[in-house]
Order: sequence, then structure tokens, then C-alpha cells
Amino acid sequence: MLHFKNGEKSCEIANDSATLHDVIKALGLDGKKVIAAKLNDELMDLSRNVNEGGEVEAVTTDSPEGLEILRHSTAHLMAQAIERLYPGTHFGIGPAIKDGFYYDIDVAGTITESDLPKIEAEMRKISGAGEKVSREDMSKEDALKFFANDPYKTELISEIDAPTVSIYKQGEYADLCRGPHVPDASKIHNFKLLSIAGAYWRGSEKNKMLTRIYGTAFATPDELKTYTKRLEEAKLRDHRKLGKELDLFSLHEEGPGFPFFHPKGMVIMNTLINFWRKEHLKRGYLEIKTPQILDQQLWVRSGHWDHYRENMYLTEIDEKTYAIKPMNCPGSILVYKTQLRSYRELPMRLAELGIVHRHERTGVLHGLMRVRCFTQDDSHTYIEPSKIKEEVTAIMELDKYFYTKVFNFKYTVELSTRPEDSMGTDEQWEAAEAALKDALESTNTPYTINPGDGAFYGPKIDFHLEDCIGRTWQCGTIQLDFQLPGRFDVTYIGEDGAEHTPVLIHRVVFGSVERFMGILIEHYAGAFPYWLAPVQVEIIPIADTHIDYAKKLQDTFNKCGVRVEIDTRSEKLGRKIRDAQIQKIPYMLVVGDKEQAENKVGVRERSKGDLGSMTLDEFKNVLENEFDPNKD
RNA sequence: GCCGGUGUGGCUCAGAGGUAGAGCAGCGCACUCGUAAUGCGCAGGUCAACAGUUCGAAUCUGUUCACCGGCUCCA
Repeated sequence: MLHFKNGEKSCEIANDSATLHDVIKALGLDGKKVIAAKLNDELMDLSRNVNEGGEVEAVTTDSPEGLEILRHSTAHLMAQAIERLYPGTHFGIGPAIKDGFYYDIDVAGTITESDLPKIEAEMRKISGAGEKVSREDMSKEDALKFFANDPYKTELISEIDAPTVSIYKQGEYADLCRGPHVPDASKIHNFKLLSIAGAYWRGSEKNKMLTRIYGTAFATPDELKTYTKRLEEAKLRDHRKLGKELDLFSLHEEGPGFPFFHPKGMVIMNTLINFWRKEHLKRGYLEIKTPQILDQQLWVRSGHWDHYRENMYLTEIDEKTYAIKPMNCPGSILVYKTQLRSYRELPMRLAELGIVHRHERTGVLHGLMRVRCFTQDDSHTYIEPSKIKEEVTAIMELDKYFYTKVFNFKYTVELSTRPEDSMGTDEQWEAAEAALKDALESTNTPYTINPGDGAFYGPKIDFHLEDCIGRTWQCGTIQLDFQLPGRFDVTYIGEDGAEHTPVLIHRVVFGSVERFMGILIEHYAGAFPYWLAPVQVEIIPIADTHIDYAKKLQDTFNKCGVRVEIDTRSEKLGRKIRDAQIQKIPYMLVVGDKEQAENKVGVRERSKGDLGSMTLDEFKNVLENEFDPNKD
């Protein structure tokens, strides 16, 4: 006799061939949305036979766990449909992921996006037929025999560290899988195949490239609809599309990965940079500028030649090899070393808006997010080892102010540890990693560890901002460096009169100013807050007779530092408003006979609409109250 | 770099072996207008580049380049 309970409810089952589903029913937990169960906190199929009692929970598609199972089962459903339509296809892995699932397949010939509806239709057929899903445990030997014709499954099975593996079958389709899965395919309704892409087997470039099909599934049709709408919304926010429409920047075949910034894009970039300068001056940073092209020998000494050469552009001057800088650190060090430094000068924070060039492989370029030339809002801080925690904490505060207070971003923090290709001793790395951990923990900053992802010269803290599609972008980073100071004989004279080696902290806040702009474009969907908007106020004369008055207004506002434009086209009012609206200009000033006579302006705000007539002073006051971190 | 897709006027896109089309934008003319598109007219393209097949190629084939979706890599 086995005892089961769920909160207040309980039941006893004598039959030793009872399934978890029987238990769920006996406990009165059954329902349409129930697709799996938990027995003593372990996720299981409903069809599992029970051989121990305990706490039972029904898992529905409403829970994150249930949704994951649903998606994983949808991946299997897709695989079954593909096997029917493309016999002889071999299957790799097909997991549930953040917003859906994928399956990597090795198919003879090619599948293109236009084939997806066909596969979807087949999936609906199987789901409609309510194909049952069953689990079977097998010894590894049997499983290897069973999947003898399947090279990928064979590889996976032989790496599993257990005597038995489980196989899931639905109709003619069988797959190696840990499970659990939905009890039958009829549970799967609200799914959609999304896209197709190549993906290396097991994520390694050395392996064969398989075809990956992405899809998603949800518990309800509404959730699926909401999700596909979100994808459409994300497309509308695409910074490449908005960059073109708002005339911010352009990309050309003549310079792949080298963006061209237009006047309006430069307004945004310069406003960001002004803000950045102001905040850094406040915090004791000193700004420097170092050359684009430097002698190869410098890069040999810095270690970049050994660890970063494939990303560097080279050139020759007077028969000597020079490199176009991919990083700003060696230049900063040369500046530091122009004088003998005292501990009294430390921490010395040498900031640089350094333009760096890095050779990125063709396939990775992406608008402003991934380019070959970008501006790092860099700083190299030379510091006594005992002050690391204090300085790192101050940088984290600066980051927090930028990201959350000024731009309203959510972000997550990662600690990246020693990579395979790196310089330095174990002790140095341990000390550096411990220092960063200490700073994170003493400020109660939640973080995850990203093993092996540090820079070649030291571990780092990375800040990842989340964009509108839920993609994350690395922006800020704080990197500790115990290597370069030694390599370059960087020193300071300590209180004791002796020479010491400082620690070097590399850090950026925006990361790449270009990328940060791209993220902002998507974040704001092109509707930049007042302080960043390229055109802040559009003056709209109703008829040609009002242009003179409009010009007088423009003059007045220009003198107050407001960015103003006039729409002098001989178009109707509605048209001019529409165009200003599409350009997402924060304020429109409609001026006609009435305004001209009363020396007023008709104010329209891009999202609130018509705010009525105001005197100039009243409107100036409205502008004064706009958020502008560059004002104070 | 790898897999798949795409490349037609400034922009968005149609055309698919017989020599290029629309809407928007631009320019001109008329209208002088009150809160999201006024009307008429004009001009604008060696159909990404190069090679090939063909009597004839934007259209078929190949190569290259760029872009898009991913993979790998990354700020």
C-alpha cells in the first residue's frame, strides 16, 4: 500500500501497476492542462508506474516547468513530422530554450523557411491523431543497437554516465531522451515554427554543421499570439531600420562593419559623450588620447601579438610593421610612464574615448551592435593593490547610475574567470578573482560566474543590458590586470620610498559607444527622451505667412540651446504633424494667425498630443522640466 | 569563417528568357491650409559586381561582394 499526498489531500493506492496519472486522479488533481507530475519533487511522466509513495504535484502547462516540457515535446513532434517528410534524416539534440525550442537535424538535401508550413501541417496531423507518447528504459548496449544507424544518438549514448538510458516513442518515431514528456501529442496545439539556421554539432566549429529549426509553443493560443506580436514589435524597433528612417547612420558596402554617422546620429553620440565626460570629471578621471597606429613591438610586449593577433589590422610605415590599435591599454601605459609616479597620485584614472579597430569575421557583423571599428569609453586606472575593492565598488556605482538612473535599463552581472589562453600565474589569477568576488559580495550584487571567459590578462566583471527582444548585450566591464604593469615595468613610489607595481583596472561603461547607441535606439524604439533627441522641437507654420514668426521663434530657442527645426514646406498642417510624429520629435509647435497675434505657440507633445496654446515662457518652462542629466 | 536565404531607382516592393514597373521620397506648378498623408505634372535604374549559356539575360549557370536569420566568436 502506497501513500500519496498533496497538501491537505491524500490517497492510498494498492495496485502496484498504478501510474502517476492514477494517483493524480485519485487526489482529484487531474485536468486538461496537466501534462506531467512531480513525485517527491522529481519531474516524471504521467504514465510512470509508481513504486514509492510521497508528495505528489500535478504539473500543468501554466508553470515554467510544464511549459518547458510542452516545448520539449513539441520538438519531438517536429522531429517526427520531419522524419515522415524527409526519411533518413538524422537527429542531433532538440532541447527547450528560453522562448521555445529547436532541433538540430542532419537532413539529406536542404530545408528552407518555405518548407516550415509543410512541416507544421504534418505536426498538426500527428497531434490531431493524438499519438501516444511512451517511455522505455534500455541498457546502454541495447540503446546503442537500437540507434545503430544514428551517428549523433550513438555519440550521445556512449557519453552518458549511467547503465540505462530512456527512449521516448510516439508512433513510428523514437528518440533518446531524459524526458519527461506530455502523455500524448494531442496536448500540443499552440505552436509555430519560426526560423531555420545552421548550427555546429555540439557547438564546435570543428564539427559538421547541422540544420537547426527554431520553433515555439505555448499553453494557450493567446500566449502564442502575444509572443509572435512581440517578435513583430521587436522588428519595428530594429536599430538598423530605425537608423535609416531617422537618418542617424548608414552602412555601406565600401566599409563593411564601419558605420557612417549622420548629423542626427552625431547629436545623439555627442550628447552621450558630453554626459560621459561630465560624470567622469566629477569622479576624478583624467582624459587622454593616444594614437591609432603603434609599433608592432609595443603589441608584442603587451601580449596582444600572442593572444590577439588574428583580430588586429596591420600596416607598414617605412618598412616597419605597425598595428592599428585594437585596445587602448598600451597607449595609456605609455602616458603613465612619462613621469615617475607617487602613491599620492594614485588611483590615477586615465580615461580615453579610444577608437579601436578589430577584425571581426564577416558573418558576425550586425548593424551597430557588432562592428569592426568602435569607440570604447575606456579608462585605465592605476592603483595600489590594497585599494582594489574600493575602486571596483566605485565603478559599480557609476555603472548603476548610468544604466538604471539615466537610461532605465535592467542589467545582470557576470564574473568571468581565467580562460585557457591566458598570461600569469595561478596565484595572481586567484588573487584577482578573489578581489572581484569580494567587491561583488560586499555590495550585495547578485552575479553569476562565467568560467573561462575572462580576458587573457585578467578576470572581469561584465554588465549585460537587456534589450526589447530579451537579448542581452555586454556593455560595461571591469577587468583586473596584474600582467601588463609588470610587462611594461609600470611602477609608483610608495610611502616607504620604494618602487612598487600598481594594479591596472581596465573598465568601460557604455562598452562601445556605437553599440550603446544601437541598444538605445531599440530601447526607446527611436523615440529618444528629450535630452537625447536629435531634433527636440519642430516648429510648424500653418501657412507661408507664418514662416517669419517661426524663424523668430527658432532664433529664440537656438539661443537657449534647444535643437529646433522648421517645416517650411507648403504642406497642410496634418501632413507636417504626421511627418514630425514619424520622426518621433518630442515637441511640435504649431504657429498660425492666432499664435502670431498673441505671441504664443501651439504645443503638441509626441505622445500626449495637443497641449494647447502657451506663451514662450510657459513653453520654456515645460522644456526646463524635461529630464536632462547634462544640465546639472 | 560555417549553414541557409536575399540583393530591381533615395526608401518599400512588384516583375522571372524578348530588352523595366508601382507607391512613397525628390523637383516643378497650383492650393495657403488649425493637429497623423492636397492635387496635377516631371525627372530618376548599365536590375550588387564579374564571367558564362543563349540570336537575346534583371530573369538560367558559376564566382565574388554585401546584407538578413542563426552557429562559432565578441565591446
